[in-house]
Amino acid sequence: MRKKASLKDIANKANVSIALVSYVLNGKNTKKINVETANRIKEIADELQYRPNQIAKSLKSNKTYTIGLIVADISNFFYSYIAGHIEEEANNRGYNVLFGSAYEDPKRFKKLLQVMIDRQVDGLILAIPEGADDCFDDIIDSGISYVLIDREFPFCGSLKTVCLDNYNASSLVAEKLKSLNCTSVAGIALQSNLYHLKERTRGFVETSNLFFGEQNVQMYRVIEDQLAESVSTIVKDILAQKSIDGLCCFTNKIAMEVLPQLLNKVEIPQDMRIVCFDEVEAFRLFPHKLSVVKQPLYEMSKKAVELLFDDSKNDKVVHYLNATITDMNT
Amino acid sequence: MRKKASLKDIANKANVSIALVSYVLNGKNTKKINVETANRIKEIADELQYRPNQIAKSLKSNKTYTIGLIVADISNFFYSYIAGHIEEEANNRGYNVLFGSAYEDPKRFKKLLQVMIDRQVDGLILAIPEGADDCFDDIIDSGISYVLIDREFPFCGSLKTVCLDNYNASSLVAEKLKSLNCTSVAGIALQSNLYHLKERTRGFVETSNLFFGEQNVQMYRVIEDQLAESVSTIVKDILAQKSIDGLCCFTNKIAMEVLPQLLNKVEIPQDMRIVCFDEVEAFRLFPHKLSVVKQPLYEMSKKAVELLFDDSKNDKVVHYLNATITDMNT
DNA sequence: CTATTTTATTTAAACGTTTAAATAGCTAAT
DNA sequence: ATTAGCTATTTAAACGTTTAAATAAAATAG
Repeated sequence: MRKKASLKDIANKANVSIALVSYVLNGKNTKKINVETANRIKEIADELQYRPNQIAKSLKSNKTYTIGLIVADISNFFYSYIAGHIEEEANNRGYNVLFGSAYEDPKRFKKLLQVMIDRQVDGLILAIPEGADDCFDDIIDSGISYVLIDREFPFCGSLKTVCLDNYNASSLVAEKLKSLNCTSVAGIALQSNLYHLKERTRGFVETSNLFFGEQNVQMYRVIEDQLAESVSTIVKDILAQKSIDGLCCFTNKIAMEVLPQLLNKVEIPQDMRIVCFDEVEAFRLFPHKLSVVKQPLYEMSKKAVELLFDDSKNDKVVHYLNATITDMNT
Repeated sequence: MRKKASLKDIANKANVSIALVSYVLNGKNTKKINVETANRIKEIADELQYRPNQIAKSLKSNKTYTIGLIVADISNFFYSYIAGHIEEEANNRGYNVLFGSAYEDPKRFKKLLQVMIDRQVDGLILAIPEGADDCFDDIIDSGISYVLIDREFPFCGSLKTVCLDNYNASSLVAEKLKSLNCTSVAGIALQSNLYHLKERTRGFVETSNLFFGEQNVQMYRVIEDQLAESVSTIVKDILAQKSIDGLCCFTNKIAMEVLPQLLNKVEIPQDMRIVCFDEVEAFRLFPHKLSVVKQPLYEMSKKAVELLFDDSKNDKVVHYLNATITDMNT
């Protein structure tokens, strides 16, 4: 382990001032600096394997070249995919990612947020869990620019956001089920106050009502921390009804509970058509045809970083992305 | 947005020196400081909502309270789960995680590593992709302590590592297949020079040879960037052989290709028993019984952080964890 | 031959902390 | 009355940069 060389070390060895070394290595004042001196300094810097101290730079410049990313739950494929792409996009711009997963816990989210603010990240990309929407004052107060991802909070003033057009996506689901000749449909969604999830169900219900008639549209809600049990009850209920021939799972977590429970209980796709939100690789193991609502995750990640670096004064943009529905396991 | 208050601001307002403010807010020299002055300073600090500048602190202390985590591929459930837990463990110790995903690209890995070293992370946790094992000089040179996770590199001197006992895990697989009354087994593994993967196949082959006889043990290799095609060929070959009644998929990625291709082609588990490495949620959607090799991911993450903070001079420990095999979809 | 400009380099302050050492104003001991 | 010993606080240097401003030396102009 070698001691890190500083500008001072180089300056000493080259018998010049620290400032001159700084100028040379940063390529500033170049026309004024003696070429030979410059070369000598560069050589010595190489020799000592100089690498600038980023912390000192940050202190001076007030820039950390770090962006903070807090996702709602990294163990969810959705977010791990996004995290990877945001990291990549950020890297491409010379930024690094300080990372946190809130696991849907608003307290944990707020703690993470405070840490990132304290760390003086240059920007924040946030997927905010339910119950943490009182964080905006802190963020705004910090002066750090930020972009919301996946989840929008219109009642907090439609802040810079990149997310799916959930209403529209769900309308597509209803259309899809209609086109598959369903006559009676059901949806299983999370009991949640998150706006984007509400929009999802609203889009489904409103559009389905048009297509199938209100009496042929049912929404079920499950409580997150009793997923398995509530899904079990719901699935039984749905199957008992016989008439339901179209089913939408509104999150991938729900699908992961629902799908196994449908196995061998109903003929898919003959007697029941299934659509699930969030294409996940896992669905490939499901032995029946199903349709998935595919979110453009790469675009979403890319756009989030773009918006973050976009300095236009317009900090109240919601950027909606469109879902596509594709068939799997055909 | 309020300007961040510094010690100086507090000192000015309280008419004391910066040093005194620092002492008070850090609770140092407490017995020597006038209680009233201290209280006044604390009040003013509160009022100005003082938060220490971590960057300045880092510059002084040479500590960033950041650990760098580079995983081989964040979109793999295995690593996203680990990433979450490492982040949590680190947070518990007052550390934050600077995050990177190398996507199995050694160049990208090395770039990320350099960035983290430049950022002066206090520690590194690394899952190193194939072809990047020439990174150790740089790391050692940097003097940053580090822990390898998931993948061991014994030919680089058995550095601090937390990983599965892969040989043993694979022996268990062979045992499992034996106990399920298989008579002829096959394994599908990645064509790779990574030691842990080699150990995996070695354990399987050696133990299977004992149980089933060499002529009843076959290993197939797939090339990572032609996964789908090569798996397709292999699966056809295996099915054509008729005799093979036990199959092991040596990574979850392989399983995700193999399993769909087996659907409806063979009676599972009657005619073919399947064991897959890395329990992933996805397997729940597979409509047949199968066994999975479960890695203790939480323990692994926790242990990695522990080892990182463990200052014992022993930097050549390989900490092996044991796999368990469980049945799914019974 | 002084004055001005140009070239090359240095000085010094600043970013926000920490902390050893110095100091100043007391009180108590000799 | 001097010294020593407290108590409470300040000074100043340091961490490694950046950069405006100062300076010194050399070159050019008048």
